[in-house]
Amino acid sequence: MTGASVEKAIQLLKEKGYKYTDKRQSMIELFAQADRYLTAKEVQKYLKQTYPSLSYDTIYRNLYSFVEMNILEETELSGEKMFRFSCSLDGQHHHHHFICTKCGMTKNIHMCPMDFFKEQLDGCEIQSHRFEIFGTCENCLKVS
Amino acid sequence: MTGASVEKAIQLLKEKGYKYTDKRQSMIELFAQADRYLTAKEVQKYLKQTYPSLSYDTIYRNLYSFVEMNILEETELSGEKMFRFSCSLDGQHHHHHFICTKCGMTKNIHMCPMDFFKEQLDGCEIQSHRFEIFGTCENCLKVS
DNA sequence: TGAAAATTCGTAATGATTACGATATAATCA
DNA sequence: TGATTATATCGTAATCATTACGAATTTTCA
Repeated sequence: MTGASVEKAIQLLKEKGYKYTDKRQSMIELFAQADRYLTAKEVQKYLKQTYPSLSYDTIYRNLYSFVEMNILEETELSGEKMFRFSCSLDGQHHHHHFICTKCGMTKNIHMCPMDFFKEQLDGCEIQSHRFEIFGTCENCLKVS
Repeated sequence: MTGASVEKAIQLLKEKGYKYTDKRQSMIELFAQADRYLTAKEVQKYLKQTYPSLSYDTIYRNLYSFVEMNILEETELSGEKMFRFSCSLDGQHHHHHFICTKCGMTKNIHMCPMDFFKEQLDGCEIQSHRFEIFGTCENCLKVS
């Protein structure tokens, strides 16, 4: 994830009138560096080193704010919400992910299935779609 | 959902050595009749009329057993697990769903995006995929 | 610097899911 | 049918992610 993406995220934050706090800065940097899906728990684990008293209230509030302003994208895996740096900040166009269930690493899928069958859903109002492939990535396959 | 599907589910149950209890029967019938995604809570709401003391332990244990033996399929929506009668019991081939976020109704999507890009994931071991479209169905659009 | 608004902390509440010992039930077979 | 055994269920408590909220703190900007 490029430094430019971090800049763009911070810019978004300020544009929308959010305050630029040290916790938010650290969270953005963490996600930019990790470049994979993280749980709220992982976020707090990483950041409690710097901020021993970091509250879950702060973490969740900021995670959801970030999703709102398109800095993060969200998914759900076995009952847990997970977040990753939004690919769109990196200038990438809409796409989907292969997600490694061991380490959270993602690969881009260069195709959106929605293009193929909107006509199958006449009469319904489409709100969103979810397309994800789960498995084990090369690295984790080597290790196990 | 056809009566034949219920028969097939019961057959599966017995084949795999599970006991055929009145709670399991009721759960299977409920899902066959509902023909849409239900939460554990909805299951207990419907069945507590017949079994006032039905335990969540029983509900979850059976839901997961049913998924295991392919009687139900599972998804997750805003932090809640949801289950529906497996389409494969109805003799349908692999497909995906449009899911109404208001009532849980589903429509089949006649196309599996997995066919298109397995080659994009050389080196990874694919375990599963999730492809779902969320929105509001015709009926719920009328009501709102 | 000072005031206003937003943010964070500390902690408790919520709600879905899981766990477990005691009891009940279904399946099997003599 | 009755006894036996493994499985299922009940009742209830524990767990865990997420949410909530009043008090204290921090950022922003004039």
